[in-house]
Amino acid sequence: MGRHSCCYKQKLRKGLWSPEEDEKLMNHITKHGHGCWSSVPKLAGLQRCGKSCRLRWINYLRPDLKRGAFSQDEEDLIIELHAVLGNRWSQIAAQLPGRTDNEIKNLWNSCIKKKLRQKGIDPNTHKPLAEVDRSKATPTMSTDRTSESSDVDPSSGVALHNLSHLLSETAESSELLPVKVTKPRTQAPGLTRLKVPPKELFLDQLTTGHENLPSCRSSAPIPNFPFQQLLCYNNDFSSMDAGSRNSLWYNQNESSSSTISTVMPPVSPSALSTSMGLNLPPENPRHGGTGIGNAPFYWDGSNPSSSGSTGSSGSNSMGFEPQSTTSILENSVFPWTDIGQEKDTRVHSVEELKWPDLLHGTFAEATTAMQNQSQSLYDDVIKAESQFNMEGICASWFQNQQPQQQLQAASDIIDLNTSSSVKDPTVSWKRQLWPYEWQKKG
DNA sequence: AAATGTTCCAACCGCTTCGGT
DNA sequence: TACCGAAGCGGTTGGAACATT
Repeated sequence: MGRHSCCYKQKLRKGLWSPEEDEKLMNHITKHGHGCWSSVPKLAGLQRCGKSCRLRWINYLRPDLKRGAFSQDEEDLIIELHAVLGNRWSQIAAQLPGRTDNEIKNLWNSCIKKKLRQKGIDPNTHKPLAEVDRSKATPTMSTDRTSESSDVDPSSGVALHNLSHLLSETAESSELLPVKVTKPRTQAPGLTRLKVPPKELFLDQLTTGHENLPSCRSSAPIPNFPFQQLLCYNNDFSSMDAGSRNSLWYNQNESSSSTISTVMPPVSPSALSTSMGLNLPPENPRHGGTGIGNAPFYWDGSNPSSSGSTGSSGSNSMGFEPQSTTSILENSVFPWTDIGQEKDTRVHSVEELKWPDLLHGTFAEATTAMQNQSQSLYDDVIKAESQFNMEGICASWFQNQQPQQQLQAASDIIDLNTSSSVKDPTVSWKRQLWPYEWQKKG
């Protein structure tokens, strides 16, 4: 292999994207979809290779991206997911709606790794550093791809247990393991360079039909992560209030109140990998064997069968019977009943809300109190920046899309066993309410 | 104020996987 | 089943922004 074939062509631009390029790409994809990425640059009038266009779209221009600093909940979730998934950034990103794998990878490498080390935790193995040092002194056979592999240690169950202990301990007595508080930049990244999209662009996209909305495999809604209370970093998990516990979990699908989860019994690592579509061979020393079984797992199958929106059987792919809805609710398993909305309004600062957030909050949830709140918060922004009324268009489109969205969400979950990415190319745009440009350079 | 060091992130590169033929 | 092109993924890097001296 080598360079992508299109990159051999001369006169292809590299490096940072200009606003003009972004606009061209955005306009093109909004109107025509991306189709074959290799043909996008030509059709859009860009001197870029298709691969570059794809990356730009996925990591930057995609309307459903959430920008701004990661919340603590998001960081916690990333750590938990990394403990299970290792450096499978795309799979981790799939559990954090609006975040890209690249973004998460960067966060991990630049920030989270450091924090974990400062807490005495090895970010690669999620074990205490002392323990890792000891094991290095007495090396064992390993089939890790690299010595610096960040993949999960084979004994991740033990590791998680230890990490859980450490984290809960340090949370209470941080002076024992002082954590240097990294100075935040004067403004959150992504905020300093915000540029309001040109009105022409909005108008153009507003008046463009969405029947040809582009697809993006990696941005397709991913089935909700099948674990609820996946890894209990706090030993005393039950002491957490429902809000904080569930705050890590929020629904990707706006219509999720109809989605019923299933609490699953502890399972084996092999079952885990199978169900998650991780393609982890049971003998894989990084994931299989003795590890995860040591940790208490509870499943949130996000089983569409009980949602009423599909006609599938009452048990999930693992053959477990779902708990009753009542018991689940009583156990506060649902993160997205009310908590999600509360969280949204709490977590998002005004500055952090982007067009997609704004539109979701303003138009998509038309009957909620949150809508009123968001509306009042961002009315000024809308009026000042766009100077025209988007509400009707977006609302009507959302109404058109929502039923499909629900069904798709359900079928996506069914597909959980088969793949980490959803193949239906139409899915992603069902979630995308607004073509926009969120240009950081400005 | 300038020089230097550090951090962060967008984008690139190369490999793997997927899907069509 | 093999081949090939496209897409996806994760590691790495260049450089802008920021912090420190």
